[in-house]
Amino acid sequence: MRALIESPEDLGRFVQRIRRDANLTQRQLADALGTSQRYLSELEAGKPKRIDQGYFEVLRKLGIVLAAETLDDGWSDDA
Amino acid sequence: MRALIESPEDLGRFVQRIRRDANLTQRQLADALGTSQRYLSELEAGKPKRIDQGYFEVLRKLGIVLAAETLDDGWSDDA
DNA sequence: TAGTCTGATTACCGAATGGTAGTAAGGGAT
DNA sequence: ATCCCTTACTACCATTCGGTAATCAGACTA
Repeated sequence: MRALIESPEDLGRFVQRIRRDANLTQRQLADALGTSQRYLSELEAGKPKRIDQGYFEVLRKLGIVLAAETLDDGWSDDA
Repeated sequence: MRALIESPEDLGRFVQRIRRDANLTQRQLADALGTSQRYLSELEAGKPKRIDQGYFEVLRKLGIVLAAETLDDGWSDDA
């Protein structure tokens, strides 16, 4: 599964889909990840989160990997 | 250009590389993006940032796109 | 040497996040 | 209707982020 992430909402929807596919409740997943049900609720809703080590822990444990790619139309200088 | 992002540091290095390839200083880029030089310094250093709309604005203006992918070895239950 | 530029870091402070704990809304089943 | 599960939401409060502005260390040049 793959999806472009262009907003907090995009990532939230992605996480929610993974969780539901795994048949887990927010509380179950929160406990397993060592976070809170509120955190997952807000994350899935697209509320701004801190991108720290724990954030990537959540993604990693869900089997989600983030990849950054250049569109080659941004600040390509080489004037 | 593409790189897996597994930590704040990974993303910081990626952004820094884009900026340097564009021959821009932190201050120049910060002004262009409407943020602060301190913000870029910390972002590139891998300090935890808020992942909000402005965060994706920075990435977008840099021509960076984030993609989420499943590794199919996380919580895939579908017993 | 002094001057300049870049990036990292600091203090101050307003704003936002995140934890716990509790609660309310909504749905499903008996 | 009542119970139960799930999720969204709240209050309280400690922690942390982000802006401005200033400063410091390092590199490089004349």
